[in-house]
Amino acid sequence: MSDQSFPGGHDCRAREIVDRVGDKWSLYVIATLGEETLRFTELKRRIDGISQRMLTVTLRNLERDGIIVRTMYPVMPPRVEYSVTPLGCELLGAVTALVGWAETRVETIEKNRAAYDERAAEQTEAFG
Amino acid sequence: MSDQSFPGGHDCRAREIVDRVGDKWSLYVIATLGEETLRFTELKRRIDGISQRMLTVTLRNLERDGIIVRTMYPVMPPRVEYSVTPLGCELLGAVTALVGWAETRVETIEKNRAAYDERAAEQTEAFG
DNA sequence: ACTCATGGTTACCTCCAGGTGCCCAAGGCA
DNA sequence: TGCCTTGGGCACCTGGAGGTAACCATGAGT
Repeated sequence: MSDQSFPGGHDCRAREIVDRVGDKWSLYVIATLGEETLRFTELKRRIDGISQRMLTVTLRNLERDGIIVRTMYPVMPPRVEYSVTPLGCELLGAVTALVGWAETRVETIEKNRAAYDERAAEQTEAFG
Repeated sequence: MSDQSFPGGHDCRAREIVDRVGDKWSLYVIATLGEETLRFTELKRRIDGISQRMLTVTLRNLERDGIIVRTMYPVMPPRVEYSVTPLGCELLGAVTALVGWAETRVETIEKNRAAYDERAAEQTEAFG
């Protein structure tokens, strides 16, 4: 798998970026930090539903990729700030385009799903 | 969660599209069908490593969303053709932009990861 | 002495995406 | 009679993503 070529001559390593963006919380973290630099607790407060652990894990992964940067001030209590790097800002831009398209089509897709489910139910009813 | 607003006023339902694209095989299926209409077995042959079940599952989901279309010919042995819809073509376009960006940055990200891991190893060595 | 806040870490558990393998219909063909 | 084909369905299993909760150091406030 690791050297599988993407159809059209694309590199499958690019899938890693889609995976990173596609996990449960990265998109929220990137988008939230894209607006302003924030501390850990404030970030947690803004992203409704995220657990402390998942925020830590997500931040670590994004930091490892160089998408966000972590700044620690050696004071007590600890003060840690997170912000997007230029690389992360680029990613945010690319993702925003995808999300923007998705928003314009989300209703179409939901109608498609409903229609599909209805057809499936009819099939089951007729032959089930 | 279902009514969580996306930072910046975005709708979290858009996450569903990212999830669809972010799963393991959808991207390959869309990209492969984006090149030409294909039958089930030929599609399976082109996407290296996919299992029969996962191809079926992925195709069903994409069909349900209206991203691909399934055409069945009632002959024996069965003949079924899959192709992308205009909606799927749009999605492919949006995703291609993201993948394109990812490809130009994949080496940067890998260097970032290596540097991060090295720093982490030094920390462990010094204090572990 | 006790409590609170920050920014975590760790152990533990659950759930499901994804993988494997067997079964199926129906006709052709030897 | 038995085996090949296509396009699946179904049962079962595992690994890992993600959730829960407890613990931690340190200093400041009272």
